[in-house]
Amino acid sequence: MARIREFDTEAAVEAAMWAFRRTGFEGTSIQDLVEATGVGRGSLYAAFGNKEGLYLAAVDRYRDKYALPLIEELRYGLPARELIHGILLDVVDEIVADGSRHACLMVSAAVERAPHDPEVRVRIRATTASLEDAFADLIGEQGLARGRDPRDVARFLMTTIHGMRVTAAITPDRAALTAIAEVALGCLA
Amino acid sequence: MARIREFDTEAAVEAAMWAFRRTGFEGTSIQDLVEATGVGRGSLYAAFGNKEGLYLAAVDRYRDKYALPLIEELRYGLPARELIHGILLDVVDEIVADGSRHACLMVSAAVERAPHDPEVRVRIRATTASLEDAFADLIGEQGLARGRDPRDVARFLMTTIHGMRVTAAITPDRAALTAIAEVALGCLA
DNA sequence: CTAATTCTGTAACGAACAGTCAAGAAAAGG
DNA sequence: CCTTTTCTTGACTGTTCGTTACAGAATTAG
Repeated sequence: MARIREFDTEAAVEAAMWAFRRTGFEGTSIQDLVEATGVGRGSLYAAFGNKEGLYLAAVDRYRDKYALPLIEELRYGLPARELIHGILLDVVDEIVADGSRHACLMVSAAVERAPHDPEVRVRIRATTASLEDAFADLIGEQGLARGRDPRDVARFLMTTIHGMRVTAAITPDRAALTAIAEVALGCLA
Repeated sequence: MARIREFDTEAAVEAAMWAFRRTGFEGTSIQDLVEATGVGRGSLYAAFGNKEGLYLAAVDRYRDKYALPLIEELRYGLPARELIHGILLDVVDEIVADGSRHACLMVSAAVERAPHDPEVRVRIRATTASLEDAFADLIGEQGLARGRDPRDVARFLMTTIHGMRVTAAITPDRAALTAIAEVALGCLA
């Protein structure tokens, strides 16, 4: 019935995601996004409404790509302590492999945008809550909470992961991050 | 010999500090800073050179006002476990009392500016390292490390504090933050 | 008082900002 | 073929950005 869209929406959001992660919401201009995605200004506005719309799409994509698989992994992995250990080390790997000092988009969005944008806030909150649920279920089922509320331990783990992202923005050192993960794991039974 | 400066430099930096904490580096315009400090554009540039100069002054002030006293407290407080417990709860108090969802300037600077500005990086790194030193000394002296390297435990504590700031940006809930602090404290002997 | 110096306030700079719009190009229905 | 619909392109909007320049006010030295 009409002309088909030339650019790949997914690919554009992916590119925008990296741009926002690198320079934040305020620090990324529409021109930057045009260059990063290879999509014209007009098309960008037609597809996403405005800068915030594209940002929200990027945050959603980050959730789908990184958080949801993690939740799945937590749901079916049974040796819980080893699983959580592996997840923390994976975070370290990801940070070190990436090389750039930029925090993940979740942390960046939480710090920069969540206080100002309710849409961002509700998304970050939902993703964090889902991850906490997954951690809490696993910890509760296998009695790793040492008498504490599994939800509190789950929150603690999420805080540790967030904190490691911040620490990595300052010094992305593998040994230090690994040691931090090991100490945190000591809080589990 | 010449006209004396009319505005209070300290007060101006203090005001700029709050502005930067609220809206970040990129999100705070010179006009915002003029309004926040009550100092004219020209005077601001004469005193601090440019936007980055004022930002660095704000980061320095944050360090002097919040990090240095903490380091002093760690140096002379002997019941280490209770001291650290109190410090973590103080962080919670500060976050909750503040009410605003904004992360502290250290975390904000680490996430937003440290990857792009070497001057910011070196400052945040130095402050974090000093705090780690203070924690590590205390933990080492009093054998709270449970056989681990006291430095690793200190790094872990810093990461926990950073993480709590991020968590607070999403949900500044006293009960949740307190519980997180308690779990983290479980890593000490 | 005058001269020298340094601050303050404001106007102005070019560049970059987010967002709009109209005209052309491409696809599908008839 | 032509019409209709939608996407793309690029120029353009007015505004705001960080920074500079300059005139005038305030202070001190001589």
